[in-house]
Amino acid sequence: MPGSGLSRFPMAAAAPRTGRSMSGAEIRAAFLDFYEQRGHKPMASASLVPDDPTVLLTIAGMLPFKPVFLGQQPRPAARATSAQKCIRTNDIENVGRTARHHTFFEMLGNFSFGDYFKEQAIQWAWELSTGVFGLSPQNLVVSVFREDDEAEAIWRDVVGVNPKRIIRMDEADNFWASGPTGPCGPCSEIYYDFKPELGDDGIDLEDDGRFIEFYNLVFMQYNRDAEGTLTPLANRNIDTGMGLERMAQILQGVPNNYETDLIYPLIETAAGLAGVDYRALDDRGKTSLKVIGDHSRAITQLICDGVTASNLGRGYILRRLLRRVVRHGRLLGIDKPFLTAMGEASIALMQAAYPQLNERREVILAELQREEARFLETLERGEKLLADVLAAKPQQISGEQAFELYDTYGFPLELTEEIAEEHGLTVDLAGFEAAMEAQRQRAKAAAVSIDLTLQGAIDQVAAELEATQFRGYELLEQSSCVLALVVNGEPAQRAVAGDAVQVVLDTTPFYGEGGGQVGDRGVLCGDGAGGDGVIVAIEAVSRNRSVFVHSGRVERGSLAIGDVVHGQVDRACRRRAQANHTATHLLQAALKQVVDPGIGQAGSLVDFDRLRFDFHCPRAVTPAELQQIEALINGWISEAHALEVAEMAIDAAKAAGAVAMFGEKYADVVRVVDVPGVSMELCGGTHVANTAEIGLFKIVGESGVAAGIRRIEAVAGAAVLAYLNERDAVVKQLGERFKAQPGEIVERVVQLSDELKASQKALAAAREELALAKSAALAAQAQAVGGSVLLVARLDGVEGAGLQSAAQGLVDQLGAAAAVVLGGLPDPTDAGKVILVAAFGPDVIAAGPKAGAFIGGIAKLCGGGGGGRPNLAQAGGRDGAALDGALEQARQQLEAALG
RNA sequence: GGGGAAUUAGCUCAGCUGGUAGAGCGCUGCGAUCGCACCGCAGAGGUCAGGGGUUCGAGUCCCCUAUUCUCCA
Repeated sequence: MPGSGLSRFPMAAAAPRTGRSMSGAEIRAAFLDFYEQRGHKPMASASLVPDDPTVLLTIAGMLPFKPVFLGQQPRPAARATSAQKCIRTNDIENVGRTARHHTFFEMLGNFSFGDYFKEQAIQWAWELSTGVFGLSPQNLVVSVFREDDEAEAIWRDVVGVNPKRIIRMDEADNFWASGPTGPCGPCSEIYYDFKPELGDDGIDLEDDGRFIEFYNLVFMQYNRDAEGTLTPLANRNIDTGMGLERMAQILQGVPNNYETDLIYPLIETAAGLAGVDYRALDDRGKTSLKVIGDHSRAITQLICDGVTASNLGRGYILRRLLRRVVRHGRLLGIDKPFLTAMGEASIALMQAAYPQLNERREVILAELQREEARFLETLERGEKLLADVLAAKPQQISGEQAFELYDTYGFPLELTEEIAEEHGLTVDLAGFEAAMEAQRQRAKAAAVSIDLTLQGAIDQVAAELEATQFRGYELLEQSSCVLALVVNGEPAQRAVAGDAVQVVLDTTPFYGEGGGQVGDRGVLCGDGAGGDGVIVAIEAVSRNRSVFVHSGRVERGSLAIGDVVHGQVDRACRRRAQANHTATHLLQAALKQVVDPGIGQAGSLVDFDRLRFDFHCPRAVTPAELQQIEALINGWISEAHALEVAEMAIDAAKAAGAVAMFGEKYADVVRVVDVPGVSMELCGGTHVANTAEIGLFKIVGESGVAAGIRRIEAVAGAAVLAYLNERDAVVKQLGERFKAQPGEIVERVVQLSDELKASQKALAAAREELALAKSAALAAQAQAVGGSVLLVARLDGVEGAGLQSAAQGLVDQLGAAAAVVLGGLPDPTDAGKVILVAAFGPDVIAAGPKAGAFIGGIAKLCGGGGGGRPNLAQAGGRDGAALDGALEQARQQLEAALG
């Protein structure tokens, strides 16, 4: 690229670089080894889709441990270490423009849960940085929180860091909190100094040309309450993060994160596809390649973790990232689909650290291809719309127009600008921003807060209780103790007859809604608080964390905390749910066999009387395939397979081939439901003992839920009978109504509807013919008025359309000076509806009268109104008795106007 | 969760401030040709997504629902 200046050359690295030359994989391994040797349990990276429903994506290395830090979950070990994949999109505009912004990145971390604290964490961080990674102390600077004298003393006195290279920072940079209340504490960061020769005085850590922060140590030592008061925590924690890409940049001596071996191969792939040379490009071109490299990693990993492109939530983030890749590809001159190539390169690059990428290869590539094709369609449509705008030869593209293209049709603003520029036009960017802001305001104004008080009481109660022991796999009735009560949304000590109540027990035979299966129904009974016998009807059972909440109504007696009750699950309901649940497993197995082995579950519902299964599939399942699936499942049912349910370690289960669901968090020990030779899934639901118990399986519907997701609805077991009865009743009714045998109904209905259509058509034709015949006769009644020919007549039994064509026909016949007004009752037996039509020839219009206004005035006399074009107009009214008078009035008016 | 838009013939889409539902492609038949393509003529094919409302009259205006596209959080 001519004239691109300095960017052709690598950034001048002024100071001697220190540190070992290491690959990204070596850095990751060295970090984990270092802490494993120091008693940390190595943890696999959690999914990018977090368990925490309040967070869209895993945005930090500590996120999977957040419930542990907040005391909501037991710690997995006293010390842990992990390399966690993360995605952040808040600074997406900076990706590719700065040296180190990413969407996808890996965070190395070591964690202490109430174990070691500040001194140990600081010493290890230093030892790792200088010893393992070989960084020279001359290249390092540390920061501490303004008030954290303790940390400063450790760095200075224990580690021996030059006091001038210890910088105090404010809350904004060096104080961590997960929210307005809860655990929090000061941080300390380690920075790499690219230019130590500039000396130790006047160090400004904000200068990112000189410094790069690579290690952040969080000392969680306080709890902040609602008033903002800090109290020391009993169990102090350590949470740290080291950016893998940043350390790679430092150790590999490259000017930015994108040129490390963690990303650069993707830049080379994209450059190859575009036929360009990265080093020879200008900044804009380089930025595009960096964006493609960065985003390719992100979208590949997101899809791998089960995200599919959509218009909301994380699916939307995926879509946006993916479309940015396509756009930057086009900027570089790539004019054909290339995402699968980027996907393949990303998988190849990262599969050693994330083997799952290879397992999900087909799914990833298919999603990339689908979504890229969809975007190309969007672009094509947008280009067409923009061409229409440009065809009007505007001065400039208005903000509203650009915004409409963007907001309604998804056409990127940059492309609008680019195409406008080709036509020598600009885009009103301020107007665009204003329109965008207005959109945001609308969204904000419409957002309403949901009343969480009811949920709040249960949350509160559940948070204070131990996990409920679930015995429902073996037992359907059991005695247990009442631990908590919520009555009408308020925590209570006691509930009496008539109360809507939520009950928490220490152990329960009731299945709590989860894994798609509905909660059990049944009753709780016992002596009751008054000793007079209590009965509670249980209508739903849900789970709050691991606490089972039984919702129902007190039918009789009263109930208090501490009472012993006997819980009985409704056996019939449970049996039906079990049949439907096992049938769901068989359905998934059959889909894999008949449609595509790669089919993955996207949600399911197991109710008492039906089941619903959503799965990823780009096309509809054909009727033939549905039949095949049904036959296969009913075959398995009649073969009477005994189910084998076992608990085992998750790794063993996966090794055995059990199907796990993405986005689902599994404990270390999982339940495996095995229909030998047919299906094996990880599942916490309840199942039949033998497939024969299902009895029968019937698909009742197949439909699309969202792009790329199909839904099958089916019934199994006893519910099939209810379904058949309902259908049977319909067939019987139809048979009686049409006097036909069931097998002949379709034929009969087709025949009848054909006949109906034919006779309607014949009737319309006959009417038109009649109208024409009548109107031909009317022509003789025309009278000369001045230079015009006037015809006003009544014509009953003709619809509006026929009347219009009759009037028009008469004008054609009588010449350019003709004025024809026809009025009549379309149905001569109904005086409640009148139609009037006026047709004027060109000479009449020139003389003054316009058909539209004229007939409107006449129609008022019949209690109606109307209008139309000057040459032909139609009107209607409700008063048939006034018709003749109105026609007479029309004649007089026209005579006056034309005479 | 909140906006914007689309839904009309088998397909791609027109249809202006309400007034007789259209085009191109495809389909069928006939003509022309030794035959095919092209061409000419004729024809079939629509509960204007569904439901409610306003109006004398709704594809057109309003509300609800469904599906699809799209933006924001």
